[in-house]
Amino acid sequence: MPRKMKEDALEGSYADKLIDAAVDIRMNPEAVERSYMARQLVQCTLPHSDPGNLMRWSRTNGHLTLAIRPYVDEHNKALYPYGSIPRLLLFWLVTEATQKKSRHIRLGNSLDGFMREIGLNPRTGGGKRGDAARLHSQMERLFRAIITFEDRREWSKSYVDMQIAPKGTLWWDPAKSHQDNLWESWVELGEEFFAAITAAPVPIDMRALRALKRSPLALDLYAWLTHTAFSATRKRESRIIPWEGLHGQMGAEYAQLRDFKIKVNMALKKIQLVYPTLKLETTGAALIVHPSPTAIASKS
DNA sequence: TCGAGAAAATGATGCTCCTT
DNA sequence: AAGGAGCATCATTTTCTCGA
Repeated sequence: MPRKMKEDALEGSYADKLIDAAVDIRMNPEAVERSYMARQLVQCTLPHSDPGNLMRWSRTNGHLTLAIRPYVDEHNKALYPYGSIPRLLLFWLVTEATQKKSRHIRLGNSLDGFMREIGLNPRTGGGKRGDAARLHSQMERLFRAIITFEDRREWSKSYVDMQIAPKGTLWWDPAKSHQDNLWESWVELGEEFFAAITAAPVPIDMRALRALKRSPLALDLYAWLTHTAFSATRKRESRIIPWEGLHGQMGAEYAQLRDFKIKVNMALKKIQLVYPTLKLETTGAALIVHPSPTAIASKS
């Protein structure tokens, strides 16, 4: 095998898994593993990597701003949720809240099972870099962060400050992680957060998430595209999104807009594999989303 | 600005060793 | 002996830098 084409996003061993998922999604569209994401969280997204010791982190999309005040530990260190794990957690939380219609969320019967449900791999070893350790840390970072949605208009500003899960019990005894019933972890979603996420959930396919979970950017884009394509279809007109807007909304850490464009284009190739009906077009100035059949058939 | 590419960070994998 | 935690290492993604 010649080792060329590093620039081709669809080369390499990771591509095999992506293609497996793509084939499954094309061949078995009815086997959709329905999951949901909240509209506000689709329009503004979490950090990709650790923002460090900042007081506040934010992203803006037009008049809508998502700001995060991190959970601060006993050493005054700011702990932000970042990367793909909190995204997977959010997809799962929104799905549970939407389906069970309850603020009280049980995190499955065992740690192993829970990890599998949100799309992680419990057999990924221990250590600092294993999924279990990272999940533990990101759960606390996510649940205890203060999230603010701000809607700023010319003469008004409406806002809601909320903690995702102000109450909860998280069991973390690795020795008992595989035993059912001994793992009684639960969280109670904040009233405002629950209201926000269940008001307008966007349906997505969990299989696609698992295939894209290496890249926070691809996860964000997938959820956003699903929502945008749906809205384009409903209004029967294409949505044109300038790169600048998309950049502020989901990639503000990319210091260079051009870096962002390149990465988005690579991510789009992957997303089109797992979302075959999506109709897109890119130009030098903008990304154009045409009305497309949704990835997920509507329930009703 | 643009392209190339290195560096740093995150994510995945597979092995060893320890506990049970 | 089985299974999981810890570790080393590899792969991919994200961020930064440099020179035209």
